[in-house]
Amino acid sequence: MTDPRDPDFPAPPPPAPGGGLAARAMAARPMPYLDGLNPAQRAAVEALDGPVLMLAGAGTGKTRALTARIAHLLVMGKAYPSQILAVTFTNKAAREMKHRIGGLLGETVEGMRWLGTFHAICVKMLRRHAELVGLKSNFTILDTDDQIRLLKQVILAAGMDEKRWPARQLAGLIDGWKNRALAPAQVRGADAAAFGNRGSELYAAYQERLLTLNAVDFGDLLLHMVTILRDHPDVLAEYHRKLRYILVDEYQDTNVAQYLWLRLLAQGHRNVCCVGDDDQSIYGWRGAEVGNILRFEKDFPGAQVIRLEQNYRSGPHILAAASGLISANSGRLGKTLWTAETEGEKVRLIGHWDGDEEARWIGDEIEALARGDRAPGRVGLDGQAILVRASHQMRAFEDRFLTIGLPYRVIGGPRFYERLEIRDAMAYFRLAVSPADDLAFDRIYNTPKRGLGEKARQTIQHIARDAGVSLLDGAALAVQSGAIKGKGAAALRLLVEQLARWHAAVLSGVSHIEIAEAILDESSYTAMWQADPAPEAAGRLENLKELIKALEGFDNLQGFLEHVALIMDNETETDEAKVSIMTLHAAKGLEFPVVFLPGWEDGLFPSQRAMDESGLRGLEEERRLAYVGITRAERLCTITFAGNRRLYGQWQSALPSRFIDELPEDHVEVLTPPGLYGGGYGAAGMAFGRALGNAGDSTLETRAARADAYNSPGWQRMAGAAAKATTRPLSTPREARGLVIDAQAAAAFDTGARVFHQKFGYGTVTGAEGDKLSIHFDKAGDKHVVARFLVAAEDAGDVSF
DNA sequence: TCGCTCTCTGTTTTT
DNA sequence: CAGAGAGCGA
Repeated sequence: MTDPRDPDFPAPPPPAPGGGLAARAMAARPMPYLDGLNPAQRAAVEALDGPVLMLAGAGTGKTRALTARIAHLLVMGKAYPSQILAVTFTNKAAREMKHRIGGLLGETVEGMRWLGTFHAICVKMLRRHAELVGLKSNFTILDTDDQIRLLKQVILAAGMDEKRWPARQLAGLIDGWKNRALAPAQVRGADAAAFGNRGSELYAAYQERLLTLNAVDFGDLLLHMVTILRDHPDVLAEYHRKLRYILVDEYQDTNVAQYLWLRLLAQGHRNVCCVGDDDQSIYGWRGAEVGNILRFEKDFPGAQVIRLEQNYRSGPHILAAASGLISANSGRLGKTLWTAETEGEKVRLIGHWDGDEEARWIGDEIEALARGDRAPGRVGLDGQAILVRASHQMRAFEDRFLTIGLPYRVIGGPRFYERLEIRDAMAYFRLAVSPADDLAFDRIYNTPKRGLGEKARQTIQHIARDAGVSLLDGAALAVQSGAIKGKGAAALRLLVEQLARWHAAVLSGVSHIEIAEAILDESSYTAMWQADPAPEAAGRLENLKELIKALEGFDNLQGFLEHVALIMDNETETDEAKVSIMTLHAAKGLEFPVVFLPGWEDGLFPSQRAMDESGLRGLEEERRLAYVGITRAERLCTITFAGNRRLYGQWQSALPSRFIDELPEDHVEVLTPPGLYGGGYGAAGMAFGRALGNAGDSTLETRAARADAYNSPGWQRMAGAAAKATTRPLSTPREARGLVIDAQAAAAFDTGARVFHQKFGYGTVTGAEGDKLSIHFDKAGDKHVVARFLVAAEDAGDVSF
């Protein structure tokens, strides 16, 4: 690290502050990036020295200010590119930043080698100091899948039943501890009691295994670096000297480990600029601490706090609706977003009978907007997005859009590098690069099928452990010694030989693309999928081709594997205009002219589970999520809810989200669908009062019902409970009410009665079973329907369906 | 060892 | 309901 030619720190010593170089730089270089900045943005760009907290509301030009600030640092001669540490959470954000700095300066900035995600930067650092935590610098990075497999082994080795003690749960605990920068010995209190009192013991065993494998998981990247910086002042001092300016994006999302890491690095020169928005903190459930941003001023006394409050994205009603909603949260740093825009659409609100109808209506609206038949004017499919709370909500839209032929794209679905075939192929590549990668060997030794089962696996493992060698070497020994016999032995011998050959090829510098192709071909992996008659096999072969194509962007397999371990995004090819469907979480940082926010029902959004597990804190995070959703919209935002939804195969009814009541009325336009609010639908119908426009009279009942929902156990448990309700006393008021309504409703119809159903139309009652009625519908045929969803046919007239 | 059937369990997700 | 994983029979 002291080598002046160190590629990580290529710059000559820093320029004299304020002196000749800076002056010359200023004279010589224009600062076009300052043009058009508003006063707050400009202040944020120019306050280069000392701690700065930039509170940047949604759509206030945060990225612009951040990138301009970096450009300014460079132009002012404050630092060379290599002396700026700029941290983001996602690779996408890092890429965008790099790209935009280049744009501002009119040249590509090559030297910014400390611009990247927390994880990518930590990898780079950790490779330099790996030995300080007992690793070698070529350690491998395990993804979640590897992590789970390893934990399973650890649990098994501890003599625990992996069924009762699922590895996933332990992974969650360990991740949580690592997020909080806790080493096994520091796990205390309730945490220590977790996992049958053996949580920290297993955590320790897992860490042990990781070191033996020369591997780290994602959490370790931060944890190890915090340990190193904390325990080795010389290393820390080096970074203090070299990294003169620190910038952090999305500061509200940092967890404790990231916070400690930053604080250690920043405490030298205190030139740290954190950018964030406490109102957009939506990752508390995975360890983010809003507290980090809330106490910035305490951590860095004398910090300048700069608020970016002018919003350039959304129309005035959208902004006002979002602001009104978020004002229900407590403990905010407080910002007042405003916009120069005066014209714009109100936020639209509409309720639907069920999830299918919601999907149908949104599909129609999207088409209408694409035709130009709606208020803000024509908006193409690319400009429209549906943001859902939970991914299972996507299904209704996909089904609907497939039937009407509306092109859509799901963002954040199964990622390319997480696919089975890609992971298999990657395991082969990993073994070719590092023959001692036991996890990779474990994955592919019998893929494609080589006639090696559990028994062979154990044999290899024992031999390897006894000899103290890798699984691959153990396999070689097993074949030699005849410990594995029969057709499996021949196949295993071949595999061992092949891997040796591929490894030699890697070492001798054969083109990595050739090697990769040879591996997939000679291992018969490709052949395996070619022979597979399953419909998805073709797609998998396509993916493998794409994998090979992706290799072209790299110099060698090592570089590629390194990249993939940290970068799990899939840039989807996009030529055709499509509607985007994604979760609210995935939408953070994006914007669309038109946004649909479906599923605003209590229990779904806000999520019952978030409230059960985290109480008021959980509710507030849900509210921030709602805020993020609304503020994604530029011109039109539509919120919808459904009275009934199918969840795990069962119909559930729900109340409209409490967030709906929190929207300021003046900025909301209620679209009342014909016929839905005739009343008499029980719980769902009652709470639609607000949407009907008769606010006030229903609020008491609505509030009481909400209180039930808030206090009741989790909604999925309730699904089960409702199913068993006939044999068990009713426990929750909500559950009881639903059944009472059903029972009353069922009793209200006699056999032969004419009824009307929102979806199936007119029909005749043919029988009753408990709370359900058998109906012969004139058009839809025979169905079993919960009585509450029916209206007597003669009443249907008033309701104008 | 393979493949079928049964049982269970279902937010949000980046790296 | 639907996907994953375990368990059992061939």
